[in-house]
Amino acid sequence: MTKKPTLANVANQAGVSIATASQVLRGTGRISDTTRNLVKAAAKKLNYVPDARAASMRSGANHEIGLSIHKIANRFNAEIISGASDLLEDEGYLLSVLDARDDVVRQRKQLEAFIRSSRGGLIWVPAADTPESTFDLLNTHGLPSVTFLRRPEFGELDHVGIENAAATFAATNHLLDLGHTKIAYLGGEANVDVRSERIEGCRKALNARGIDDIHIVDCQDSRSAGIEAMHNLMKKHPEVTAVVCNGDMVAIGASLAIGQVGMRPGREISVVGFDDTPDAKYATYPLTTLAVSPYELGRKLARVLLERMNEPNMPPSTTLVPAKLVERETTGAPPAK
Amino acid sequence: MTKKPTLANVANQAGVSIATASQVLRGTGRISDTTRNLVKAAAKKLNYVPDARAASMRSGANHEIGLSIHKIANRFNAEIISGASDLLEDEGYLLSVLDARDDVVRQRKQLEAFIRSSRGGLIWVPAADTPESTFDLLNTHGLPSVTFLRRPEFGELDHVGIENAAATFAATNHLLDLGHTKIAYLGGEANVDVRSERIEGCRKALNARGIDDIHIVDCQDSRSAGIEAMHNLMKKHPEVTAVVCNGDMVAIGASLAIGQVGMRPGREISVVGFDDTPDAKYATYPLTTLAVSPYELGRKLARVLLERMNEPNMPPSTTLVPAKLVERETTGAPPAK
DNA sequence: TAAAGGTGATGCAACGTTTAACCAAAGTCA
DNA sequence: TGACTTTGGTTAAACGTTGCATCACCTTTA
Repeated sequence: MTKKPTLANVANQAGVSIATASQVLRGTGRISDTTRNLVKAAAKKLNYVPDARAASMRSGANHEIGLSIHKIANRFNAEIISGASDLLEDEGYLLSVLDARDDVVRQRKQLEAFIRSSRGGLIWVPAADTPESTFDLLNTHGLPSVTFLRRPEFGELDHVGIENAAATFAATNHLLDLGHTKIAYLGGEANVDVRSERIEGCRKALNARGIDDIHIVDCQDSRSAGIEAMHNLMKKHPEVTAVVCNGDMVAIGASLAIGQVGMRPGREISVVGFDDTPDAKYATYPLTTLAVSPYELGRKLARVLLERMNEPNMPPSTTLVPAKLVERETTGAPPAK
Repeated sequence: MTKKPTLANVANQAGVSIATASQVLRGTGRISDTTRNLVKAAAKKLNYVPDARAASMRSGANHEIGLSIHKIANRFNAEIISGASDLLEDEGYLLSVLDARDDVVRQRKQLEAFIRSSRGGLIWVPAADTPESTFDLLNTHGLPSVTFLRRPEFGELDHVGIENAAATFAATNHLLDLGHTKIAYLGGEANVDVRSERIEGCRKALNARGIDDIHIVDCQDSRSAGIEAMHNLMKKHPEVTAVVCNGDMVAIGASLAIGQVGMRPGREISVVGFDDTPDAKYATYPLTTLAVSPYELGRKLARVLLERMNEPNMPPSTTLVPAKLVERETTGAPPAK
């Protein structure tokens, strides 16, 4: 529990000026081998670690990147974080993560904290119903930032997302090809555009076959919420034979609910998930789902942010990564009438 | 993309000195109502956010707390983080999270980054085989820190953990009471003392009944690793009728493996997990497991850290929270011989 | 009327870096 | 020899806060 050693201490110990010590440690300027060694030895001896706050204030650069995400306890999101973190680390940055738990005011506080500490850049997924003022905040302070998954409603920010509509379009066609006509969309919250895009994909596929009927059910992204929502759906709309879900957890929950009433997913009722989390494969009923590589998504995110940091005045870009259908056991032909 | 507004700008706008602006915004000193309002208006108008780096350098306090954990994609850990984060937030702190992915050198870098930015405090679970030098680092820089889950091998740090031995002792007794005698321990890595303590608990229970035979199998904390390890175990030691697992994921994997060879967990072979993650309840075979409240664990962690920050010279403390057995369907009497 | 006390605001140094500007000494070259 | 470059290093000014010491002014009181 000593006091933190400072650059002045190192310089003192080595018998040189502070500036010289700084140059040695940063590898800049012209320094003779002898003094270089002197300083390095002193630094090691004192266990010197530079103060990032001071360095970043003076230099104007900050090698810490902030990330605020709506949910941390989720394999998919965790993989995204790993991908982004790995790439950023290679470039000498550090990614620190905040769990917004889909709470607008919590996230607002988090973003303010990032601004206060002048993070080098920001990666975030806007919580549902994020007000315009939050986007303004970011613009006012000129912090390079990239959103992902949920497209920002206001402001001009870089964005990385998933080809949502194309994915659910494919999934719905798969169901139509199998012979389903009564299809429901399960999960997600109103006003989240990821979900709107996905529903749009379903609609487009249905319309192309002359169907314009689709039931939409809100529910949270968890297994238990999925179970409950599916039970309700089966009670109120027994005619539905296939559901497209907003996420794997909901889909797994829905499958379980189907099982609980003595039917089997993929036989009486088909289920499609989204994300292909590791859970999907090992669920009680192995899940047909839309797979995207979260790790690669994370890396892309990091790359977009770094570009933005290098080139603050580029026009905002939008990058979409594809999702592809992987068929497992929860989809099949509907029962013959 | 403007330039970040500074306190000087606010003072200027309000027509007062920098010192006055600072006092108003921090609520210190004696200020007349008129100037107070003037300054506040100016701050709001400019969208002013103070620079935490400068503030923290000058004041010596830092309201950002760092957390480094071996795995983020895990409901149990995520709940711990939520608990700690909530309590710290109430006290005006912010918790930023780093995923160490159980890599000693990655974690070392992360801790150094925390030191560089002089975080107000540190919560971390040491990666397996953390060398003494890492603990030294923390001591040299006098950063208040608390470890959890894995007890530090060196150094004198506060610690919050689980009553591991008592928990597995109870679980093993449960299995013994059901009539099992050939018991294996599945999961975890050597040199992680959480695991050693848990194995010790099993041993103690076995020894008390005159048994000193227990198979120990290493494997990572994931479903797929659990599946593989269990298949191997059944092949090499078909006499085993019960396994105690190092975590729920391994236990769920083990249950699946048992199912895959045509047996049923809780009938031919019993399985006990650890943690009681939400998955445990909804697994294909609802899991008997040892439950601890991760959210409460997180809160306790935060409290311990705050105490340490207030009272840097207290002797290091150790706090243990209990785990209790919840019986579901994966345990039962062994098949009659 | 002079000393004392209260109020509200300000000036200045400091926190630990980085970096541009500068400089002394030594080497190079015509 | 004198001018010019190179080498190796130092000085000092920032970066945006905070908090101590100070001060001008006004009111009270002996």
